[in-house]
Amino acid sequence: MKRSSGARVPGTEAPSAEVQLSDWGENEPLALLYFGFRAVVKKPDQELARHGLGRVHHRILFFIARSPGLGTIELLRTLDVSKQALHGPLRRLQRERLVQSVRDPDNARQRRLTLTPRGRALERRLSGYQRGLFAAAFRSVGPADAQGFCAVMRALALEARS
Amino acid sequence: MKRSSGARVPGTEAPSAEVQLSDWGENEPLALLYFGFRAVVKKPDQELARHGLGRVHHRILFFIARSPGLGTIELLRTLDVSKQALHGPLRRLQRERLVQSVRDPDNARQRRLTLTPRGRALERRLSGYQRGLFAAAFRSVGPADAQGFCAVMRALALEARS
DNA sequence: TAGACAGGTCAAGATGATTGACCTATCGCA
DNA sequence: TGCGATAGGTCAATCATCTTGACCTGTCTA
Repeated sequence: MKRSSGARVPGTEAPSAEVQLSDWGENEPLALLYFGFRAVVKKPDQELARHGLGRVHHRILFFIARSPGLGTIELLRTLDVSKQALHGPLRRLQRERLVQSVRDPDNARQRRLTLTPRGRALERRLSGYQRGLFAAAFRSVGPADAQGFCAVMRALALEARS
Repeated sequence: MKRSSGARVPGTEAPSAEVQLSDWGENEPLALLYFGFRAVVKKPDQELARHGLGRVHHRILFFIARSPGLGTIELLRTLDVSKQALHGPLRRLQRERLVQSVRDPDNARQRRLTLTPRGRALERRLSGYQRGLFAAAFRSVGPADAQGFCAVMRALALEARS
């Protein structure tokens, strides 16, 4: 996440250059998705790096926060990662008392993942950056465009399922 | 990019589950961005994996294709990566005759990066998946929503600059 | 009671990013 | 003419992570 000393130009930090955001023709949506996505994950990534964590950790916190009590298998299917790939980050979050895993009393082989107060606070802060960015963007373009954004993203996500 | 044997459920390959795409409240845009982005990079990632390449390689090809003749420094600023992080992937693309680097006759310290015919073909195929996905999504939601999507993404990208 | 299910873990190898240091040319300008 | 900034290229150590693949425990349920 950090720039190298050799890469950073004298100027300041991360100027992100003067990348144009128009006239890409039919490739414009691709470029916009890339730059937009990068903009959204930028602040959380910086914050995570200060804790020595990565984007995966945020995603785990995010989805547990959205559906408290979900199981490990559900989580790894949602994230579309392997059990082994989830194992490390998830164990780490548990060691750092950000995530809690308790047995389901009704189905003892089920593990219910929840956030601890500390985990909730971190997730709130991380996703808060992103919600703030979206809120500002939505304000600046108006509700119709905001609806359009959601419609397109939903269509993209659904289409790839077919 | 591949699923592990231990992770894959008997069913088939990558069911991607039945992740709901609504009722996330104010977090819905975040979830949609995540799922949408993942959907868009999925096919290119699979294709890249067959060549032993990664997403970075596609991005390099993409931006060189959009602005043929751009220099190394411009490229790494556009991608917002360190010189060292760009070095490996870029050198590999050159070794595989997908990218060409020629000296600028007017400014000999400048390198002009261009795609070879093979590089152009690969970039076309990779980005083609994505353009196709967007085209279908735009068709299904209509031009107004498509405009909205672009407006929001542009706003997000611009806002993060401030 | 057998088999499927949820969960957890280990180990090896590959990959890639990161920091940090160094090197060559070349160009612009004082 | 010579110095500093620019553009580019590379090496090396470290660290984190993913991958494949194997193995293990309980717990349900038909």
